[in-house]
Amino acid sequence: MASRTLFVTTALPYANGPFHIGHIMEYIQADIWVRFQRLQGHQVHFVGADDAHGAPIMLAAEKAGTSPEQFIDPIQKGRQAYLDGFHIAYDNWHSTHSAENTELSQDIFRRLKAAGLVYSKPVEQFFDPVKGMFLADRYLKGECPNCGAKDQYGDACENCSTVYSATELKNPYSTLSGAKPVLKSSQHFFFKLSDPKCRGFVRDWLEKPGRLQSQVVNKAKEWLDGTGDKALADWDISRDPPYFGIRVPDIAEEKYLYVWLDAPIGYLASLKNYCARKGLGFEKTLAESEQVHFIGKDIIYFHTLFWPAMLQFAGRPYKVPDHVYVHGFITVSGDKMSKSRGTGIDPLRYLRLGMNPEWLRYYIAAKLNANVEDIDFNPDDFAARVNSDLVGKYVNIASRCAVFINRKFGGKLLSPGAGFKFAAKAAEIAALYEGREFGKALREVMALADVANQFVDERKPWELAKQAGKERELHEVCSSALDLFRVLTVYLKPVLPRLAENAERFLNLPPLAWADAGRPMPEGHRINEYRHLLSRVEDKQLDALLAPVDEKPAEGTKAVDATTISIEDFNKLDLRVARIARAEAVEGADKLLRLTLEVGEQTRTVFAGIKSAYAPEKLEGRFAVLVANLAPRKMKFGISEGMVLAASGDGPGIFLISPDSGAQPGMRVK
RNA sequence: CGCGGGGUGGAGCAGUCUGGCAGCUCGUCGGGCUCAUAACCCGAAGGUCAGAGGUUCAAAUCCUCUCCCCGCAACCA
Repeated sequence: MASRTLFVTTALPYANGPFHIGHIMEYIQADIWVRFQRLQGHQVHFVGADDAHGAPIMLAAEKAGTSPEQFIDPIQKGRQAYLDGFHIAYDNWHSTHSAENTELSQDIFRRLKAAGLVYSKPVEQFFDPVKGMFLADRYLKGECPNCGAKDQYGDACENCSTVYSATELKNPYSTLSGAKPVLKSSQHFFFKLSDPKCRGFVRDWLEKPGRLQSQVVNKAKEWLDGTGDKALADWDISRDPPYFGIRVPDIAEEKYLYVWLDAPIGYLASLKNYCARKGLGFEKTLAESEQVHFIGKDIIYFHTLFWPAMLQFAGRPYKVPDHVYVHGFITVSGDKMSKSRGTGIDPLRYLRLGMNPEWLRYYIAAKLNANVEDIDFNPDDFAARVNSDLVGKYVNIASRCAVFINRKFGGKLLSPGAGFKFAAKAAEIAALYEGREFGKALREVMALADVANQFVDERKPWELAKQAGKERELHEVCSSALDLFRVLTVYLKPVLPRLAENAERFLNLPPLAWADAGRPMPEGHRINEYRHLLSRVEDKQLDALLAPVDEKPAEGTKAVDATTISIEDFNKLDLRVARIARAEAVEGADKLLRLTLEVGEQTRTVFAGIKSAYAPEKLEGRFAVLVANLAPRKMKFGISEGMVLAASGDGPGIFLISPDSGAQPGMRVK
């Protein structure tokens, strides 16, 4: 195969929080593919970057009492620990908030404008007079125009499912300030995706055989061919200040490029930054490379419609993506992982627990295929898979043979004589890796490992070792098996780079490439002492990994996710002294007590999960601390109107917080 | 009928395009081995392939309908 040059990216993570397991899955997928290409002798430029712009980061920074730049800084600094930890070998990690990205984004904007594909028109939108900013739908709530349900978002009603536009909401308010928004007009720039030449191009681009997965083509065409209110509209690519982003060039007025315009350009910015560091020409590198993007299914829209169109009509040196490879999401024990609920697997916790990153690489690879399908992380399956495949099958081959070679033959091998055709599988397995069918590739590899173990079992080296005159046969069997182990190491190397390195050291070989599959170790080759190559997954590690997230950050570890809150955050809590007027067991509830609380003049009903620690009659008359402004929660047994503060630790026991004597019901706690 | 993906032994999956004995790994049960990290090898049990109807000599596979799960549904990073 002729040598290829590839430019490979992964989706840019939004810089408002640390990586979660979903990010890591994508990076592992891309990294395996990249490592495979390199083992083939191809050249790969593999880059990533943080997506730093947009209103959410601006607002999060403001909330944290800091600037957007300062807000994203620790988050970006935290990235390397994840990448190193999981052996994800980017050539470069950059940011959309960079000189390169500003230059490239403004250049592309100018070129699109010159091509007649950018125009401006006034847009009427809700404006928050307190915040002094225009409000995206997600920051608007109000009453449903259809059923009158309160606190509905600006796009659709959760109660009656009516779809409407934000301007139809009754009594709208800004979720940022609570203020009543006013309609205000502003001039926006639009990218003319509806232009026939644009649509025609995108269609051709989509339909090129082998470029995209068929499911992705279907989905994209659905958008492209939409009619009526589903019709593909032009794309609003500018935002008014205040905004954290890149200025719209060549106009006096302060306007910014929409974050989704500059985000994918961050791929190119990262490449440009990398080229500068390496002394490579950016335009030349771009021109000679196949451009491949790995993304999740949530962002197909941007990567298959806007992105290729932008690049095409910006013209040289920009070029359209050769492939956009889409993967599904990862669930944990069947639950969708959620940033907000804090479920899922924290990758750093995984590493802190001393769990081997290659276990996860292997497990994810074993589950991945070329389709846009979700995969599930199942802890039992994880342990079974890793322990059985890697320890029981693959590593075991080396482990059970090395001892004879080292003890009886001074570490020297015979040339393998068993006549296995493991190397003949190289092309088939390579095709599977190339097509991102990692699960199938690994099944093939493990089938070979089974063959190797069966071979050892049949020839019984442990018996040969006891029989005089069988030394040569023993030597040959073990040499053959170790050579099979070597071939398997080549096949597993994209997934298990560190383990492969250790295996190479054991076998006393220079770094193996794919072509080495067919080059057996020569007669007389001396291997090193065998040491454990991989330990087993332990149940207690998985238990610790999946335990509820309540651990305090250990002393000295930096909390990447900025858990510090401001005094304003604290002041949002309305904590009140309350007198427990009545406490009673709840019929049918194992853990709950129904508390009737006196808070000044009013009374509240609160369900508290403290039945295990307190007898109801002992509580009556006691004082407690109530979170008075917690949203009421509908529970199976009624509505709970607040929360009572209590302390608890790792062990059993729940301890109500009580004010010192003298406090009166209704007093504010602060 | 909004769109896309999915439903196959206890778990995770392949097989569906191109119809031809329902397969793999783990788990369970029985046996073997003792070189190897309770690893390895051999064997067995376990599935009306979500449901209904149709086409066919033959259906997990093709067609129609139904049920269930997941995701998407621009102006949301």
